[in-house]
Amino acid sequence: MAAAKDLTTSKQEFINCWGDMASHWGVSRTMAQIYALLFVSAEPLDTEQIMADLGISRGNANINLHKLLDWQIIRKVEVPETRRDFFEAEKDIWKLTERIIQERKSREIHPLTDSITQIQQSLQELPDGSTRQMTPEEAEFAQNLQRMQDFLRLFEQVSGIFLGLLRERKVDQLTSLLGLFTEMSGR
Amino acid sequence: MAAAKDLTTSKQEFINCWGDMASHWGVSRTMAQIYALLFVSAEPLDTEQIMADLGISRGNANINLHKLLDWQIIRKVEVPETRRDFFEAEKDIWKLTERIIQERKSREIHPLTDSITQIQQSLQELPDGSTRQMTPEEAEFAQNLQRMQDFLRLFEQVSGIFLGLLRERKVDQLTSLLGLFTEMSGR
DNA sequence: CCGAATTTTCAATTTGAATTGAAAACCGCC
DNA sequence: GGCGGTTTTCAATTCAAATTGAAAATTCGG
Repeated sequence: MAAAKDLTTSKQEFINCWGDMASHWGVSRTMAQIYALLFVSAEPLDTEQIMADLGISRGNANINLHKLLDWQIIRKVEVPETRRDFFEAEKDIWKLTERIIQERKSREIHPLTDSITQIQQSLQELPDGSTRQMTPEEAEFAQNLQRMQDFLRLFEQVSGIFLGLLRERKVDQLTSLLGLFTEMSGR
Repeated sequence: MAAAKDLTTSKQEFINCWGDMASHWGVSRTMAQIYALLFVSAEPLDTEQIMADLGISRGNANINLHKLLDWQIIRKVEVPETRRDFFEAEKDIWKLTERIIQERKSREIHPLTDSITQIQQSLQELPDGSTRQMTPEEAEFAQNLQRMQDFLRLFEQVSGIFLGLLRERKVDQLTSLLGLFTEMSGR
């Protein structure tokens, strides 16, 4: 909230807009703002600087810097002449995308498929391990669960391919393939 | 919170797991739970039923039912013999996906590109409309913004194609194209 | 037009997540 | 070992968003 002394208005706007968007995607505002701040900064910043620019507490800065490190979308950099930690953002948007997809897959998609698998099992097995009879309604539920699993598996496949292309820097190849897609879907 | 009288444990688990996931994606728990409840129900349910099964208040149920209607992932259905509204979920996961992508695009991606466009303009224009000189650092910032716009535009393109395929029920075509992708990326 | 059934609204409250700030731990260096 | 400088921790607090519940509005059959 507290205004940064030396950030231009444009940068401030960017930081805010990034923060707003984050809250719609279940990411804490501060985490997004720190990323945005580092993204718009030409030089790496230390904790003091970040606290001042964003008007946040030390604890808050520390926690969210760690989350961002965890996600591997910012990194620590050594700065001679000082003992402090400095941070810089991953500015390559393709790498950023890769990291975000990767993290969300392992944090949210995988637990989901795991839970569904477990529910599927408990639907068809008794606690002792023998199979049980489902009611027709349960059977329909089981079928819907399976459809969801199939979908998630396909998503896994798509994102795997996509990540592969990103990782190998085949972005231009990707875009040209998209052209192909466009052809084939007749648009 | 309050236990449903007649929901099986599996269904309860599913509803919870859906609710948990939602909170990681910036969607309210209740909204997701109502969707999940309708998804696992063979028959449409009325507000009373939903309140009872989920242990939530009338106001809460009402608001979230409307959000879901807004997203077009549930619908009202007429039930003879009664004046009440009954609701059923969109159970086709492909349509569900289409709706979610569509909604998130217009609610979150478009506002983001709009904001960035505006920031880009304010970077290069003076309030009176004449162009202004950027510092080298601003120029770099402007370049990064442009990269982000390009990315968002590509995302727009990809999701457009994807939605087109989904809408035309060309899911099998989609999966076979994915096979092609896999070939080409050599995995 | 009335009244029962149903839905909608909204000010007040609750809840859970984010944030603070100060104390504790850490870390290299003299 | 002890002393700045720095990071980490965590109980207490704040804050925004979700939720409640009762009152008001709506809708419809008679």
